[in-house]
Amino acid sequence: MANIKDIAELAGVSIATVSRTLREPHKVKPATSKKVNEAIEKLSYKTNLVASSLRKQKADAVIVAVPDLHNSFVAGLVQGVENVARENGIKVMLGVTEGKQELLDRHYEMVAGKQADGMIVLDVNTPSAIINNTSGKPLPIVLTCEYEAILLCPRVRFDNIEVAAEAVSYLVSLDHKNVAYISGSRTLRMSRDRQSGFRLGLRRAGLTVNENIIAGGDYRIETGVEATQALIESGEKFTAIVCESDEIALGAIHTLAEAGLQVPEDISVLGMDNIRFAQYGNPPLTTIALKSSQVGEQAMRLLLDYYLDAEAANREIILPHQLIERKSTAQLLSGK
Amino acid sequence: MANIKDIAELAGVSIATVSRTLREPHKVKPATSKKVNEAIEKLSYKTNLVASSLRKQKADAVIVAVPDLHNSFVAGLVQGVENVARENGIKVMLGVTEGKQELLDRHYEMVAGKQADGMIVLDVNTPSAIINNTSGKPLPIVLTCEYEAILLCPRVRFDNIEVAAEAVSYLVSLDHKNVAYISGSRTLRMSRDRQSGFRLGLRRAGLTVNENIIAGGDYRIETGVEATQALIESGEKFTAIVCESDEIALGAIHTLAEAGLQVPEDISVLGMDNIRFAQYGNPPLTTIALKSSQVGEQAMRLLLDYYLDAEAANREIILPHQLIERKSTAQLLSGK
DNA sequence: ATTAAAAATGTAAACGTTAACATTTGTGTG
DNA sequence: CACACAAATGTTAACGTTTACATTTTTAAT
Repeated sequence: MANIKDIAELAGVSIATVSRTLREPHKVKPATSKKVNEAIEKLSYKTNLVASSLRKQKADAVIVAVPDLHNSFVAGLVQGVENVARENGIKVMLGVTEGKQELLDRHYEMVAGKQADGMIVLDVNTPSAIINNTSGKPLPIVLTCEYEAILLCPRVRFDNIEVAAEAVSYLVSLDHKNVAYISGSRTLRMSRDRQSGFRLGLRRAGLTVNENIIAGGDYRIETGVEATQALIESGEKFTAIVCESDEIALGAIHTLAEAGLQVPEDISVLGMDNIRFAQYGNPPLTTIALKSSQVGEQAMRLLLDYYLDAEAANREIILPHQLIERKSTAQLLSGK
Repeated sequence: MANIKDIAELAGVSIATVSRTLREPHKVKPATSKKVNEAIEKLSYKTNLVASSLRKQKADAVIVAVPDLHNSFVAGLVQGVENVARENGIKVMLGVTEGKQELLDRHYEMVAGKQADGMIVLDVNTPSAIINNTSGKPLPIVLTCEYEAILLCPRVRFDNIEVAAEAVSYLVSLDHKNVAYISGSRTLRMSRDRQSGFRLGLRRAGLTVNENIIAGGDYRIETGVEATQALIESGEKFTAIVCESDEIALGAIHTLAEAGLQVPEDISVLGMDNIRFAQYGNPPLTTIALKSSQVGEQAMRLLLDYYLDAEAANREIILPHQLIERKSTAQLLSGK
């Protein structure tokens, strides 16, 4: 593989000139530029980015740490990061954590090891580096969705309390009074906030909370299936279900159908996320749209800000959400 | 940030000993090892991976190039690559191509630039580097799903012809004689092969092909919706639809339901991929399982083989597929 | 033609490792 | 207690860039 020295030799110039031709073309005479480019072409030279990184002390790469890619919310976020990264000539490395602290920390070593300039995290855990950070300066890490207020670092998330409260408020506007809830992973701050929002929404409407119709597990469709099963078996009365994800909601609808319950005639189901499948559900799913790609995009922008001014980037961005009415929710028939 | 020199100084040894303590611990006396590790701990030293890469001429990273991440087949493949990569201490970089040749080639520069040791591709296009490769030696690139027989490079894919032929054969066994087909992107070799398989399956059963009930576009659910609409409007007779992806199938079922057609009573629908949502469809989707994570895993293994013996890795792996019977297909009622 | 300033190019150090090779220290044997 | 040999450690040259600084060439003004 040809290196910069080979090009310099063939073009009859110094390596500095070759480097300049590539990085600061305006500083080199057109005639020289031409010679150099011909040599580059001839030897099909490609800059060794590793050497470049080492010298520049900058990798032009970020790592995005996520528990897995099966979830389309997660995939969307990664895609969002990639979009903005690419626009800015930055490469994206993928770090799968499986929800394990150890793997998350291992991924951070890439930024400690200068292989990446920063990290974007969507995970249950918080990198130890942030927790042990005594420098007083924020690290180049952006936390998404999950957050602890005390943490010194840029973050982007949704207003989870309001998201769930609005879900309830919408169902209440359809006269529902007995609203069940299926949460995602309760270990997540995000999930706890949504539960708070759920209770808040109920109280805002002057309704009491029936703890027996609050179920949950994680965000997968299987959870929707199992939790709904449990809900039905509980014998408690409920006419609507708020689900913390569309996957859960889809699982719920599936199980209700198997139990001979009609959605939305018998039970209204409301999801969150607005995944691509939501609108093609049977029935099409009413949901609160949470664009995960936007989270990724904003997180990446925040990281870009960080390089310009670490302090200025140390802030929280709260993204908008939006209720999308489809066919899985309906006015409660009187008498129910 | 502390470097190896700082550690050497603090521990009172040479930098070589520090490096050895990290890479070849058995070669250093326990007492020395202890001193070094204490120094590392104290200064919270982390190896600069960029410098390490430069010196070793190895990045311990691969890049996986895909059109996007919205598709769960694609996400599964990436996840598969990551699994095997992580087991082997290799990092994964993400390259989104948007189906553009230029972006694909740009991503290849990472391996040309030594920032990645190899590339795994799932895309419409083939990297120019492979096409222009006159070296006679295969490059560290693994092509997945798409393939051209002439190409000199490792590849992993499904037996697409057989996949579609079996889909047809299964429907024929349920007495269907008028089978429609909704393809994905016809620009893909994979899609063309599946179409061939579809025709082959029909001919094997002694049936003729009705070109008027072959539709398609891409692999998204929207295609299923639109193509099914067109199929219905065509007025042609068909009692079953073979879809090139589960997303298409889900879209088809959705549209059939809207048109008042029952699945599977009126029309049988068969998908491909076996995505997570398939079994929770309404009705649960009969499909041919194509595990994309396996494709990713095998592709990564092939790349690992490449480093051991480039020639030996230059082969094609064909992964198994499996028909999964659920509720979206049924015996054709006599008289239809 | 001379000269000052600007433009273009060159020289060489630095980025932080790894590993080949050289040297020192330790161990066991006759 | 030499001696051979093994084990442990040290020295130093890469790896391929970028960039501060030094030097040369060009340009324009007198």
